Formats: sequence, structure tokens, C-alpha cells
Amino acid sequence: MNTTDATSPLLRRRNGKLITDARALVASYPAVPITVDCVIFGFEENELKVLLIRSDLQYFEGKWSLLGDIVKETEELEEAAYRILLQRTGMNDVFLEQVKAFGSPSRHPGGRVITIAYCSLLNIKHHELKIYDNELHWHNVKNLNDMAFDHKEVVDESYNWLQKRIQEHPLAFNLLPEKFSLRELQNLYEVILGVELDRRNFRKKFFSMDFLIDLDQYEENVPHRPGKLYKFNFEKYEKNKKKWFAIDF
Amino acid sequence: MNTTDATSPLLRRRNGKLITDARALVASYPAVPITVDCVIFGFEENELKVLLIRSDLQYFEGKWSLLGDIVKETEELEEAAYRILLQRTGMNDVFLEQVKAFGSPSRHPGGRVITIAYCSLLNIKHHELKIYDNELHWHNVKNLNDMAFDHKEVVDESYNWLQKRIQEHPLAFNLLPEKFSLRELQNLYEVILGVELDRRNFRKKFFSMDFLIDLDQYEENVPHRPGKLYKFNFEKYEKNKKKWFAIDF
DNA sequence: CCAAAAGTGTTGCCCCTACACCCATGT
DNA sequence: ACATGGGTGTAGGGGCAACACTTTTGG
Repeated sequence: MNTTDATSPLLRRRNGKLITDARALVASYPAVPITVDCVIFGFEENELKVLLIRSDLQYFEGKWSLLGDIVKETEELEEAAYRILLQRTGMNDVFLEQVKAFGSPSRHPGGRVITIAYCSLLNIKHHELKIYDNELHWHNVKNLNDMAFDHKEVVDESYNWLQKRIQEHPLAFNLLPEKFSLRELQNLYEVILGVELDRRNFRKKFFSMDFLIDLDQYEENVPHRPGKLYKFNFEKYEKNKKKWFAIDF
Repeated sequence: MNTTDATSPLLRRRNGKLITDARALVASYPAVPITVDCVIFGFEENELKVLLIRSDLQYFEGKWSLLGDIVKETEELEEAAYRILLQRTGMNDVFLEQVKAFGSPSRHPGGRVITIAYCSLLNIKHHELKIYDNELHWHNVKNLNDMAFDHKEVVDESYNWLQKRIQEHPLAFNLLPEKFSLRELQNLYEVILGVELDRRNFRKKFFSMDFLIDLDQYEENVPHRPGKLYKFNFEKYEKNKKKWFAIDF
């Protein structure tokens, strides 16, 4: 089978000739608007929440949308994501990582727009929202439907991504206050993973990892015996990161 | 998106106006050419290899480049990746998965081009290359340098991605012939992960997973006792996929 | 004193690791 | 016969799961 396709500039051999005018080549390419969408997760009242606004588009009237924006011409993708976070939450020191690119030709009613989804984790309490335009607020991840664009799919993939990542890396601490009780930590894992965990085993697990700093402080204003407060030792973790290996499927 | 008005009252709808002309909105956005780059891995002579061509650009004269192409206007991203694979290898039934988007404004000398990297795994022997334009051939992953664009970074990230994935999912079988010996399987894991594994434990591990079908056939033309041949039971694996859970970092 | 959640140990099991010898084939 | 890799079993240890009672605080 001859699969040569003379119309593909990058695949076609130029009879031994190299392309000298790279700028003209790129200018000849079809171009598409690129956005970044932020899936901003928070944890509050024992629920995993995601930050959404009402869509601006009449086409999606009443539907919820992720926070996103066009990537500026001279901007790194990640830079664009940080910009969106800063504009909406006033924060620039939050966890952020790329999840996936979504590029279905029909995902935007105004024509093709490709978006790169970023996942961000932050502590709702410590980051009061600055701007409430378009009914910006937190939604329980479990109760999402009727979202604009393909944003339901984006959230679902980001949630799957998160479930996997928090088992391999200490991301979960980004969702908690600096000082937290073991109960809060366990609730977080239980809610995100959708499982129930044994309290004693959970404690043993985390204490044996030895990345929790005992603050010798206790919860206050709780209607029961107060729990001890801890913080996560990021420095120690960074030094001792294990290179894990285990074939398991 | 106007996000500068920090004094907005709670839950205010932005001027109450919805955008009616989505097409005009999208047309007003800056646009960027989008490519897909395929990191095609193969396994041969006990080496993990990646399929590369010489760059067409004079700017990168002599440097090696991934196989990539512009995403066509009505094409899914994944569809573009499959098209590239088909053009170059004649194959359309290969493993393919998105790895990451790369969008640094300066990654292409001709102006901004954003690329989505896809990772593909195939068996070199069973897929003879059809087109050798631009010196298309297989390179040992260990000996890459001086690649065009940011392709070294793309390959590195894809390789990290692969190392992680083959420990969680049976991807490795895509790199082997349908019938393989346990030694070949072990070599593959050892090379990709860069570790040495105990032969007995490796066998126990895979036999206990019970996803290998014993073909009652043996290697031929080997200068030693021939090993048994197996194939992977994809159907059984799909049915029994485990939902793994283990906090571990 | 009651409610509610904190805190704490032990046991069994399974899986992983480490390790050495004989077997089948080609030359 | 020899060289080469194929094939096999066992013992010990570590980590995970299962499991119940006492303690501390607030109301």
C-alpha cells in the first residue's frame, strides 16, 4: 500500500531540499484558537467541589462552565492557567498540573477551539474568591450535569486523574488547611476515592510514612474530644521521594 | 472575559448579557497552528527504540524529529495521530494514547505552533515501514540528542509516561510479537524500566496473574534450550481489570 | 451522664524478595 | 562434552486488612 500523502508538508520529502523559510511554512498552516480550562478542586463540608461559572454564551444559557480563557500569543500554556487562577481566586501559589488536551472539532458552537485542561487544587477556606461574576461558585463534583461545551467530560477525566494521583503523590494536602487533623485527612481520601477506610490502618499508614509533623496543638470548638493537628513535611518528602516499582495489573 | 471588577456584589450576572454570536466570538480569537507528534516506540534487539525522521527544516539541519503533522480542520486529535501512524507504518490497529500538550511560544522557529504528543507502541517486526523518506528509522531511546524542536523533551516525557504505564497496564504486549517467550517479556520490562529482575519471581508474578495463554509451542532456532511461547489474554484481562487502591508515596 | 469522635495493638495472611540447582537444546 | 539459557521451590519478612475497647471533650 502506498501511503504517501504529498499534501502533508511535514511528511513530504522535498527532493533533498530543506525548507529555508520556516516562518512562511508556519504561516501556511491552518490555525485554531487555543484555550486553557482550569478544573479547580476544593474540599469543604466533606465534599469535593469544583469552581464553576455560568456560561457567557446564549447557546449554553444556564449551563455551568469551567474557568477558561484564550492563551495569549506569547504565553506559555501553564502561564495562562496560572493567570486564570490568579484572576479568579487571587492566588498564585497553588498546585497546578496539565491533564489533557481536548480537541473535538465540534466541542465549541462557534467553531473549532482546542483546549488544554489543567487541574488545580486549593484550600477553599484560605482563598476567598475575589470576583463573583457569572455566579462563580463551588459545586459538588457528584452533582454535575448539563455543563457547557465538553466540560463534563473534562471534569470527569480530571477527577479520574486526581483519584489516581492522590494515591501516588501527596497532592491531597493542597486541599487542606496547613494544620489539619487526621480525621480531616482521612475524610478527604474517603470522599475523593469513594471508599471507606479503617481509621487505625489509615493512621498507621501515614505515621509510618513519617511525613506528618506533630504540632502539639488540638482542634478547637468541636463538640467532642479534639484531635491533634499536623502539617505535612514537604521538604522531607521531596528529599525521600521513592522511586516506586511494582508490576501490578 | 472581564475579571478586573473586584467590587462585584455576590452572584452578580455579568451585565446580564449573554453572547449570542458564538461564531463571531471564536473568529475574534487569536489562532495558532496545531500539530500532532507521534512518539512511536518499538522493541528490537533488546533495545527500546523510537521512530524518527530527519527534520525538513534547514534551521534543524541534520537533527532528528518525531513524526508529526498538522491537525486537519475537521479532524479529531486522535484521528490525526492515527493518520500519521498509518502513513508511516501502514498500521491502523496499534496502541495509541495522548501524553501531553507542548505549547511553548518559542518551540518552533517559524512562529508559535502547539503540538499534542501521542505515544504509540508497536511490534517492529510485524510492521515493516513503507516509506523511508527523510531517513525514517528506529533509534535507541538511550542515544538521543540534538533533536529538532523540543522533541527531546517530548520523548523524555513520553518515556517517563511509558515506564509508569507498563507497571499498571499490560501495554508492554503491544511491543512484542503475538507469541513471545517469558524471557522476551522480562527483557522488555528490564530494558524499559532500567532494572534487573529475578527470573523466578518474574515468572511467578505473571503466571499468578493468569493472563498468559500457554500455546504449547516452543522457540525455534535458538542456540540453547527453547523457551515456551505464550500470548496475552486481552479478553480475560478486560473482564477482570482490577480497581486498584493503595496509598503509596 | 451521655454523645461523639479520638486514640491505640495484635494477629493472620498474602505477596514480595532472595536465593541455587537441574534440564533441554545446539554446537 | 560443554555452553547457554529454560525451568523450578522454599523460607523469611513486611505490609495490609480485620477487628473492639478506652479516653477525652462538650453539652
